[in-house]
Amino acid sequence: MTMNVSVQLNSVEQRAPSACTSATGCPVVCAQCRVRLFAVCAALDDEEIGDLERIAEQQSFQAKQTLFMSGDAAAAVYSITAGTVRLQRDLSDGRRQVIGFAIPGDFIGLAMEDSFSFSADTLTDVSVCAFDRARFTDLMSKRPPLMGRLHQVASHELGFAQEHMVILGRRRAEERVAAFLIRWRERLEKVSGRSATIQLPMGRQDIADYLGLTIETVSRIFARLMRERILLDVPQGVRVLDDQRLLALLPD
Amino acid sequence: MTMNVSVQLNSVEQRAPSACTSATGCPVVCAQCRVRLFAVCAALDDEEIGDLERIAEQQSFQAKQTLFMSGDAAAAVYSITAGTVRLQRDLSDGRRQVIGFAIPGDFIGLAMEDSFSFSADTLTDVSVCAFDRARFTDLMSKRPPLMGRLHQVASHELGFAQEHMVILGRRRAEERVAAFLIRWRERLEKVSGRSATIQLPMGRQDIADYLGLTIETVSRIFARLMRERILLDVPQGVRVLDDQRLLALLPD
DNA sequence: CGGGTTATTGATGGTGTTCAAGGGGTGTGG
DNA sequence: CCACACCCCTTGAACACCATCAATAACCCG
Repeated sequence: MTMNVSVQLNSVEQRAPSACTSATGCPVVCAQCRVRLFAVCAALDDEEIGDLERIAEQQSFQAKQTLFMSGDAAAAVYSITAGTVRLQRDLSDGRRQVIGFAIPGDFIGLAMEDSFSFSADTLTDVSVCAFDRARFTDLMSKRPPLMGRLHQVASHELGFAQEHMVILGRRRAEERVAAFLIRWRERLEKVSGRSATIQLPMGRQDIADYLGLTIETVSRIFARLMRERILLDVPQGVRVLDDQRLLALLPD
Repeated sequence: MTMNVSVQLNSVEQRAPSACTSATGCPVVCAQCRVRLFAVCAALDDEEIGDLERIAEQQSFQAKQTLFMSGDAAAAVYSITAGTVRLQRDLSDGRRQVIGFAIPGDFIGLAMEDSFSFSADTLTDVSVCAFDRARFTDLMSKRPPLMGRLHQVASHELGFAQEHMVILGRRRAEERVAAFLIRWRERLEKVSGRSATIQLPMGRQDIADYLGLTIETVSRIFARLMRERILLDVPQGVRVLDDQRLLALLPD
């Protein structure tokens, strides 16, 4: 793991002479944000963006850090600008369900009461826009378009969650892995554009806990897909060799 | 099945002399609606309710009818005022995932694009407030509190969906059934108040498809819970004999 | 090179599925 | 009123998929 506190891929270029070099707490310049066009801030006018900018705080995290734990008071909500965050719920006996992986453009804190019902950990170095929750809620009520946009995002997430229920409830192991790869690739495309190789910042265990399987089952299925020349093992991910057969694994 | 087109438990008492006796298309009087206090209309002021009322249309359905099918153009959204609706996604090979059961106060059409991604069928006789989607969307943008309320509902649904992911992904069969009973009871309480007996308008197959199990497994687990005097079989549902042991089945 | 973590692969086993048969309720028609 | 069909549910037996257990391999930094 690299040890420099790199503010990689951030939405902020230090314009003010008072450069902020700490890992957290930098001011935000939305105009230059790379997720501006598809994050929660999309489709907001300059005035609204200005309001958001004023309560936003740029924060950076290294890989394998914790944004918050289940049960923590929900003091802030987050818009991811770089990296991947794993959201999970833990049962008391050690079982774990990964609720999702948040990537640039994603918003964390939609389904939140006063405290978080899941934990969030970084899989890679991560940059976020953090918003004080009280102020964000306040702004939402004053700025209907922001509310509207957030509702859009929440509705989309709900649909995504429902599709995942089908995967968890009614699909076999191989279908789950195929569905994961296809859906993950679709999401990456929105951030980085189409690519034959699928970056996988999460480990096998994370995929297993996301799909309701064991790490061994996931590993075996990856191995089979590679043996059958559907996938090719590449560093930090997989390359899709045969799109047709990958999609064919997933009846709908 | 009773054959009279009964407008049972509706939010509308016919005040106007022009009584509407058809099964669908009656005007709406929200002031007398029994779900007024917890449905999407909750926490709206009289003016907003008036707006809603104007675009609402009371509709009634008998049991085992279809509100809409997956793929249908999403012409309307619905607020349930009586009865139970089953939401499901069907795979091409016959597998089925029940996404949820909608009861009075619930809103259908949150996670919707231009077409529905799931089907909705009535399990009992059902009454709904139907809203033309275009008009509803329009009203939402004009009435921020309505938008806010809808976002509240969507957020809550998202949290509920995430919890269901844990159930589907990481819980054993008995835990799933226990979780279903506990969560279903909680929801019924908000409508009808606390009761030792849990009404179950859905069949075993529906529960199985909701929990990602087979009907046989669900049946066996119900049988076991009754043999162990945790549940008692009653018509149209179950009675909880031992709350403690039911809750103890569900580690968290 | 060495220690720890993560992934792979094989052997065995269990939970839940599948297949099969029968029970119980309800509505219908003789 | 009973016979019958139909649907849903229940129960038993065999099986399959995936989990578990175990050992080894690959990897990554130290």
